[in-house]
Amino acid sequence: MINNDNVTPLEPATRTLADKVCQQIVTAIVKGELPPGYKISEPELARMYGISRGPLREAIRRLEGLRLIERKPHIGARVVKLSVHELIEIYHVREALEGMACRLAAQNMTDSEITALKNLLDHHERSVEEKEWSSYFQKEGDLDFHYRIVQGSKNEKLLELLGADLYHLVRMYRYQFSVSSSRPKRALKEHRQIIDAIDARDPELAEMLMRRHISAARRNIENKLNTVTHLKGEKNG
Amino acid sequence: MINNDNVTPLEPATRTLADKVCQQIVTAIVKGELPPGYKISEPELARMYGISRGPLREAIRRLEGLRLIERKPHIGARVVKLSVHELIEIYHVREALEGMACRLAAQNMTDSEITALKNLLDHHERSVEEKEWSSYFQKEGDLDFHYRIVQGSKNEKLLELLGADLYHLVRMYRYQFSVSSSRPKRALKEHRQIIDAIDARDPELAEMLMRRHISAARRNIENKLNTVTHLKGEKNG
DNA sequence: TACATAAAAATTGTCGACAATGTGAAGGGT
DNA sequence: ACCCTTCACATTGTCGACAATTTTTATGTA
Repeated sequence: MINNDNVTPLEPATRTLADKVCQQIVTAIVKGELPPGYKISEPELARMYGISRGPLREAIRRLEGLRLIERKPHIGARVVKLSVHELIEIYHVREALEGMACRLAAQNMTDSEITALKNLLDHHERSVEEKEWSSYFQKEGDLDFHYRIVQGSKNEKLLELLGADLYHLVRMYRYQFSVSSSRPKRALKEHRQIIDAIDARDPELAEMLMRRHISAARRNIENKLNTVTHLKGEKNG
Repeated sequence: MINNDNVTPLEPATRTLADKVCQQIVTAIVKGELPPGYKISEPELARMYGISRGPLREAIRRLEGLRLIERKPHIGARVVKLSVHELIEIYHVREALEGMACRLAAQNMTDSEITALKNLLDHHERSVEEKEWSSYFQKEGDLDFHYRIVQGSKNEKLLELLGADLYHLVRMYRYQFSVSSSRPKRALKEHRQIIDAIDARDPELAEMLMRRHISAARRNIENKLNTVTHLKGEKNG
């Protein structure tokens, strides 16, 4: 089906303990099992995953690089705390990077990749009608589309930055806040426009549409935020 | 009363061995003391820096996140090998990220920051005439300008991605290939245009000028590359 | 000589123990 | 009661040793 987990190409068997535990912790953090702000106790985590502190500390250093945890020397590591302000920042970064990815995809994506992506959108459209929507699309399906375009850019650095560094955080936000695109039909329509521009090999248009698509999502969040803060008064976290 | 300005630089005393060695290795890699492709021997490096393998391995995991080394389980870590193709990719990423940074800087940079940046350009201009040029400007001064604009964007994520992940690689390329902007006066003029657009609080123009500035540098490299490969014939590494 | 196999050496991965630092509670002084 | 000092505890940081895996070397055969 759509389950392409080519994100991590290394087989579990050949991987090291630190690598495996690292990925497990990533998943745990993204799904909220390790809640934001949670103090990471090395003895506790080591016991929990059945390893010693050595590999665990290596994993922590890797997680620090992924910006999923923050570490202070001699004090400890905590799961990053989510703020809407940070989410807005990430959307600005995504607008820039995915805009460029879309431009490059219009130049470098193969015809078969474009066809496959169109089929994916057809599948999404059917999912809407069959009400599988909210559980799947909002959490993973949307990122599926974006991820494939980044792949289509054929730019490894873009793929690394977006795939490894940013999408984990985006997924984390969605799981925790249930961010809910809240404009699913509109989003799907915009996705179609984007793939059409790529199909037409029009880099400028493709980039512009992707940037509008992402900045619209950002403004959507900003508006919600403004409404909330207006009602509640300013709340500082 | 306690006015500790622990803004960026953590005191060496309070930092951990892995952190210190990590930064040392970053410098060593950037300056080419650890050459590209160099096989990182844990016992050797540990002896060299006078630490045991534990902290060193943590540092290696961090370096892996910075994409300055590549690691294969049970085989070892090597300093990343530089390819012009990768450099081109990085320039595409920089065009996207720094374009956005410039747009945001036009909105968020303070007047005093703008004044300071203008003074920096004046200093650069004098450096040209005094021939301090090639040693300083090409290596660090140019990045100084770009870094300040990213700071002016007031977007922490942009600062992290560019400052921590990409600029190390860019500096690495400059040290190794002596990339030499090869169009210093032109670059300085473009820098002035950019800061003027920021001063005029014109986000669209600021972004466009920054993107043109970076894509011009990229095309400059691409042309050199094409010339070389034409002369030498295609060489695969 | 060339090649496959197997032992040996070196390197990476993992673990438990010890040292250094931070945290919190108990106790004494004002 | 409040605050400061001191001491014990818990956590993080570091180290050396052992296990697992890879690379090199040595050896025998076609």
